[in-house]
Amino acid sequence: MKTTRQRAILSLIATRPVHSQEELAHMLEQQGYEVTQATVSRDIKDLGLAKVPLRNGNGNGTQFKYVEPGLGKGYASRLHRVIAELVRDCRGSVNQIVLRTPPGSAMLVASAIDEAAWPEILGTLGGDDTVLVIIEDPAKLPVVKQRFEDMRSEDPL
Amino acid sequence: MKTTRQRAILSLIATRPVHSQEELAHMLEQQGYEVTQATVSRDIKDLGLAKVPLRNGNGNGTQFKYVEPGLGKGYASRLHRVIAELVRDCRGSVNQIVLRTPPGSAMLVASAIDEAAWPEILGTLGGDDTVLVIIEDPAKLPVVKQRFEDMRSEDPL
DNA sequence: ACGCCTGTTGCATAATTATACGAAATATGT
DNA sequence: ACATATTTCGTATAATTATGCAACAGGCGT
Repeated sequence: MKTTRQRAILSLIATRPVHSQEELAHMLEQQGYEVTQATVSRDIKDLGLAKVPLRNGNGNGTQFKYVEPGLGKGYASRLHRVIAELVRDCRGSVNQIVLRTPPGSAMLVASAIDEAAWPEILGTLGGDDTVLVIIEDPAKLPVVKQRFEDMRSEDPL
Repeated sequence: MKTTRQRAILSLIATRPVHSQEELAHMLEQQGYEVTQATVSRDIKDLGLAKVPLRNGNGNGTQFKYVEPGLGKGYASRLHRVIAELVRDCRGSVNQIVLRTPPGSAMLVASAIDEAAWPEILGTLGGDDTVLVIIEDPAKLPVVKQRFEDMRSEDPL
């Protein structure tokens, strides 16, 4: 069904950077939607998604990603914006990730994470300048941590 | 010069919808900048411009345009962004303005206001979910309050 | 001046994205 | 049910966009 697939697209681009329509088609395939790049192109048009260049920390080889316009700048979600702006450091151990923020903003970051409701995350605790994120399964920690790192480093221009 | 040309690009896309990089190159040519599509592509990357599909009400033949993400609906400054995102309410009396925020983010808002260093503002106090802004002259309060309100009304989320 | 570095650009082409068209599916009316 | 629109989608291809590379330009220290 077109509409459910398009919902899946919105969900995908909100959680990780999607660099091309082919990539998106493959991701959808892994979720059971068999579609071609042509269909993805049409979906993107329907959804009004914007393609924005990424400031990729390293050198050349620019990449892009698709975002929902209307979210300020090119952030894919409110969580993305909050993390890109406020998280200074990100470390993890066993099933815990500790995020450091400027003084006073930890609770804000924690609530943004809660709001996003990632299934791998059991919950968060926000102090003054520290957020503790509890991961359900220690094996999932690297994935979640990587996603945080991505949001931090793949800031739109 | 690259920077002046890029300024011209920003001005062009703000004025009329630009549907392709070739078209943009031609427009620039008419203003005296002789550039190829390749250069335009690089300028667009530098400027972080997003390519968004136009909902062309009528028939098929979709078109696109380039936009400055964040600036159309977006934020002129860090303070703008913070206020748009975090300030839930804004009231004032005599020479004081009270801003209400989500729990835990008041200090963040207060420090953003401090950082902006508006001359009319004597100082701020940030608690948990409340910021107190002290205005120098009660007569200036409506002006400052209006500026907060303006920033608040442009929240894109 | 000379060499060296950094940045900008055009050319040609690779990579990506959009679309015309026909087929299959789905809806709509009779 | 049947015929007729309308929608959706894949294929192939056109259109658009990005980039490797070489050339050139300016800055800077020697």
